[in-house]
Amino acid sequence: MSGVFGLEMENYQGDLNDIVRASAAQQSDMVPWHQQFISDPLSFSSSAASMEDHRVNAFGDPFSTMRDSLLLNEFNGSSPPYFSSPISSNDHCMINIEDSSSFSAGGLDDMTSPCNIFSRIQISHGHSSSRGLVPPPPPCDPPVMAASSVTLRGHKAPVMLPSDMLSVNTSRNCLIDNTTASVPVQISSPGNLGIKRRKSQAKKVVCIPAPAAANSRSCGEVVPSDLWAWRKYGQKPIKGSPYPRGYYRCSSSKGCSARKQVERSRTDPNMLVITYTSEHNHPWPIQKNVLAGSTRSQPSKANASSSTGSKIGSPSNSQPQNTIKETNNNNSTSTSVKEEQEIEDIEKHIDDNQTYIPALPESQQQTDQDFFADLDELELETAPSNLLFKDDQRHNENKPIDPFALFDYNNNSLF
DNA sequence: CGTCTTTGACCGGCGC
DNA sequence: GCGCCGGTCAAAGACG
Repeated sequence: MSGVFGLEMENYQGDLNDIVRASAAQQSDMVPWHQQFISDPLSFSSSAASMEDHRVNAFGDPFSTMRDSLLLNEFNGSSPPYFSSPISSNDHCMINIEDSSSFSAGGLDDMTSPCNIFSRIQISHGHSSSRGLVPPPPPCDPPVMAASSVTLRGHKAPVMLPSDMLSVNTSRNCLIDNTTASVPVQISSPGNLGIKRRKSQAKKVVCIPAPAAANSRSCGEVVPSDLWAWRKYGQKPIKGSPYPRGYYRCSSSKGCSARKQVERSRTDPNMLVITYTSEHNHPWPIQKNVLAGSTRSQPSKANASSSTGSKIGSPSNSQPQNTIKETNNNNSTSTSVKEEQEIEDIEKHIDDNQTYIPALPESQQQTDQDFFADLDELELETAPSNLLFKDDQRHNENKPIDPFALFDYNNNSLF
């Protein structure tokens, strides 16, 4: 199963049932999907994400090697391990979002019928090849990301999606699993995941696939992680679910109230549900392990025992990122400067209502040209209030930088 | 030494 | 009021 969805509830006060209901009835409260999709994306070191692994972990931490991701630095040149899969570059999907404002809330399980959330999303599948569960990619297999351009408010912006994450049963207007071409992705479910009604607080619910493929660690590469550092502070078995829920808080900055919960979908263990609570009260750390006093790196014993893996989002996970960053920044341009330039570049293209296609090395351009050749244009008819790349940063200067806006477009990376 | 994860205990919201 | 359950706390041990 694969698929990624950003699902968000602002001022969310209820359980996932509420999310589903809200998605249908409270679109005005929704935050554009791309915001939450990119605001705190996740990735996983896949070793612990497989079914087998999480079963091995039993009631341990099935998310122990999970990491937040989709972050710029991670894609600096090297092969980002997230979402990597042996999928042909011909495999990609496009998303037509008629109304992104509806792209907001959702649960995760039991989406067996055209869901409310995505019922308005049209996805054209550039190349649909039915395949079984994705086998682990060869070590260091370069990831294939599906690229899409999304027009938001008349502006086009590139949206990169892992090619194995989304596909669509267009006849049903419903996202389906790319690997099981006829099975709808489980997104939301009224009546499960008994998140109890608690204090009023904003939550984001993100449902993402738990990659089954081996990650880059298998070839010795460091698994990149989030800029945010997450520290696990609890784990609880959830009634009705065979999988425990992990509780994490942001350790990137002291006093940051940002938290997230991670659990597997009870109906599809390959799907992970991440619920974000509260906002980070600090800027995106340029140095990801700002606070990290720990010198822990990828646990050596995790290599010996891939099932348990490393700890989630710990600064130790972040530390290797710096290594990656440094490694990939062979040029003299600092990352921050580059990012700013790229942001400007993106904004310029957005202003011009053009699809921004990141510059790629020639060697990769060929591949990517082929890759993009099949892409259908993605148009977002109506737009959310916030514009991808652009508005977020200008309107929320004090808020964490939009990760997408920081993606390194110049380093052999689609992101 | 500092930070991490683990895990049992505790707290508080909610339904009956 | 009571019990259930989710969410958080904090002590203990692990790690580099």
